[in-house]
Amino acid sequence: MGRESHPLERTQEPAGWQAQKSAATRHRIVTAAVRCLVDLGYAGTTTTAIAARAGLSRGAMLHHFPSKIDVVRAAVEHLHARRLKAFRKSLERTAPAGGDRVRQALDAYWAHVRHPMFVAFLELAVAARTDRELAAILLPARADFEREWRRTAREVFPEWLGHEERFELALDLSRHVLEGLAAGVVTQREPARERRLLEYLERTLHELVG
Amino acid sequence: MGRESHPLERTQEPAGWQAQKSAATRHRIVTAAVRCLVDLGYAGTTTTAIAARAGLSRGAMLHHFPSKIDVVRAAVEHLHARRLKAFRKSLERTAPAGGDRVRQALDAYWAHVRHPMFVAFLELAVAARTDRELAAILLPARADFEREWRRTAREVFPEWLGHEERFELALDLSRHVLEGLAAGVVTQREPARERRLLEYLERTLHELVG
DNA sequence: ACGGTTTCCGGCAGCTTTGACTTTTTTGAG
DNA sequence: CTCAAAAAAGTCAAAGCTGCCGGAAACCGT
Repeated sequence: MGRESHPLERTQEPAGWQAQKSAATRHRIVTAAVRCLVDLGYAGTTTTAIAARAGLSRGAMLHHFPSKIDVVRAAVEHLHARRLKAFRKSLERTAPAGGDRVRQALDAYWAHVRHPMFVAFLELAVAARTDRELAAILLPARADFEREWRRTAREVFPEWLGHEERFELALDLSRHVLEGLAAGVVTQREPARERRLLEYLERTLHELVG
Repeated sequence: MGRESHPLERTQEPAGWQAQKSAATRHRIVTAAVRCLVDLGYAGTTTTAIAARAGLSRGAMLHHFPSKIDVVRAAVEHLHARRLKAFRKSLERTAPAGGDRVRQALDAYWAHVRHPMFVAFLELAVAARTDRELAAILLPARADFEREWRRTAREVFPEWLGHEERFELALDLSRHVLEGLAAGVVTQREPARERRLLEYLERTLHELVG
């Protein structure tokens, strides 16, 4: 490849091409796994399907991740990291505007739970109920997300610091309504009713503030 | 067979012991399938596992249900029929007392979503997202349940007939909060927070009534 | 340019599940 | 009692998934 003739240009690269390529491949595999969860469900997320979506042979994949559970573990961590980052970003983007922060936070989480990543998380959460190994991986990641989520919420709404109980209540209420709505476990997409419920939730939260 | 020689006398009886036994066996298989859903998840609900829980050989089971999907179909119908019946019964039992009907209805549905049957339903609902055949079976059953559920709610709260919009809102809010809480997709069993949210929901519903 | 390492590929054995088959036991009518 | 049908059980091949191995190709330091 003739890489050695340009010794200075690698200052940015993380320890040479090989390691970089390896990291890129691992990333391809992990994102492919998440896509599998969304498209095929946890049961349909086989090593074959993941490798195919990653554009790799199965053998190559098992070189980077010796076992299927290793891929799942990496996917869970990647998923939660991205989930948290995406939520934070969308929240920080709207918060400093100084407008209706309740509405903005609500919209941010509403957008979040409608993202494919949340679908992937749902698949994992349901599968983990009857899969101890997966549960052992998912529970810590979930606890982290929960903690960080609350911390972020407290940062955005510092004025609720004195009303701990009402704040918790507002958080729980919002999460269950939004996530239940997004999960679509109940209703099958009736925009009118969705809107009505979301608007009501917003009003209720405003009342809880006052 | 030979049943055609007595066309009139078998109106009540299930056509002799054989047919009765057959029906009992089918029932054993169906309930075993539901138990499998709860214990092993949809992916783990194999014909082998069902047959084992039903105390039958796999061959015998495939005599009653030629294919796995037939068992699933029967299980879905059985599950929704029982789900609806159980909810109606618990609701009717408390309604005529004349006490706090909101509280009673809330308790009834809260008990309902904590029943193993709801877990089985969750497994089916999630699996149906990526399984067209299952979705084709589950969607009609779900629509039926939804319709009947609302009809029953209207019967119990006739005074809300004039406030259609607020009534729908109250129903949607209750369902998402209770089902979200029961699904445990979010929080992992914190009784204190659960109680707080439930009590708040009750107060909110009372406000919606007035 | 060369040897060792890393990455990638194809194939293999073992296991599970499914659906179809054949055989045995039970049941009910003549 | 005999016999045909239903119920139950056991057997089988095909398909899919997992994990592992040997070998090919690309890469890096020397």
